Amino acid sequence: MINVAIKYSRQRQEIKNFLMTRKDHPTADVVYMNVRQQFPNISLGTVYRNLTLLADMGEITRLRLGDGVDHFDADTSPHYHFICSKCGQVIDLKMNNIDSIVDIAGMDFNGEIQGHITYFYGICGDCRETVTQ
Amino acid sequence: MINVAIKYSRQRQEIKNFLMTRKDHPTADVVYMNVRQQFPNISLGTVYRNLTLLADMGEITRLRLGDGVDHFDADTSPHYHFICSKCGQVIDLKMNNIDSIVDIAGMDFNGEIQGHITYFYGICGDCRETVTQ
DNA sequence: CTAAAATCAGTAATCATTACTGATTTGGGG
DNA sequence: CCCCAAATCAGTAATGATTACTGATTTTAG
Repeated sequence: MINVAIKYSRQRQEIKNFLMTRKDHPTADVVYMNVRQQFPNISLGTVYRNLTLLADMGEITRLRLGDGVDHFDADTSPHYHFICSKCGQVIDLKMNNIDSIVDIAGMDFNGEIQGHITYFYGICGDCRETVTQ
Repeated sequence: MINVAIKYSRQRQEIKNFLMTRKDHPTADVVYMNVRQQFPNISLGTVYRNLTLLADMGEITRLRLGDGVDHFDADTSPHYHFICSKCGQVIDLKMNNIDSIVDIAGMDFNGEIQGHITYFYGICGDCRETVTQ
């Protein structure tokens, strides 16, 4: 029997639990800081390894928003993100899917387009207030 | 007089010239390899510094496609890119702009959306042929 | 032609992430 | 309930892209 056992360690549980409590798409380092409150001896390598594992299993999503650090999201439903150019915070956008652009993109292309990555940037509400005042 | 002189060194000239001859969005390392044929003593740091300078001046575009390396494009006109999940090559897509999605994204958002980044992924024509055979 | 400022080559430092290693934990079978 | 092979861990070293520093060289306005 081919048994690719996945042993769900307490550390991995806690990492996923923590991610599920957050809507701000933390980085590996933020996850590490917080999970350490439950597991003081957890290693940053363990955090990275489990984030990668969870992402590969499809239980979380890895976000690459071009700011040099990976962000992670426990909400795996398809949705879009906004990243503030000033403070760097990542916010969910409430908008419908635009998968149709994949068809548009594929019209004059000889390869196979499987999907698209889209994110938006600008100044978030908090930072705009600060600037105005 | 406030004179923020920009001295256009031969190295910077050559880096931009090289980029203009290429349509495949090279990485800093590829630029380095090639420019070294004209300037054998050029330093990788010089390549990085000038690529960043040129991008800041708007003469080239820096592409962050989530593959862990920055790509550079001398074509600064707005257009979209496809990155092959198999071989990693980056290809220009011939499609119209979809800036209208910025309006859609901003409809239920209290910040200021200034733009969007979109790229497509899948299997390029070359790799698809290889698989089929 | 001169000199201040920009730029360079070379190298060291940074930073996020991944890989390695020997010890510990997990969970299915007995 | 216990055993043990496999998975996972903590700790640490390595990697790889990019940036920062430094003293020498190049550029260009005057």
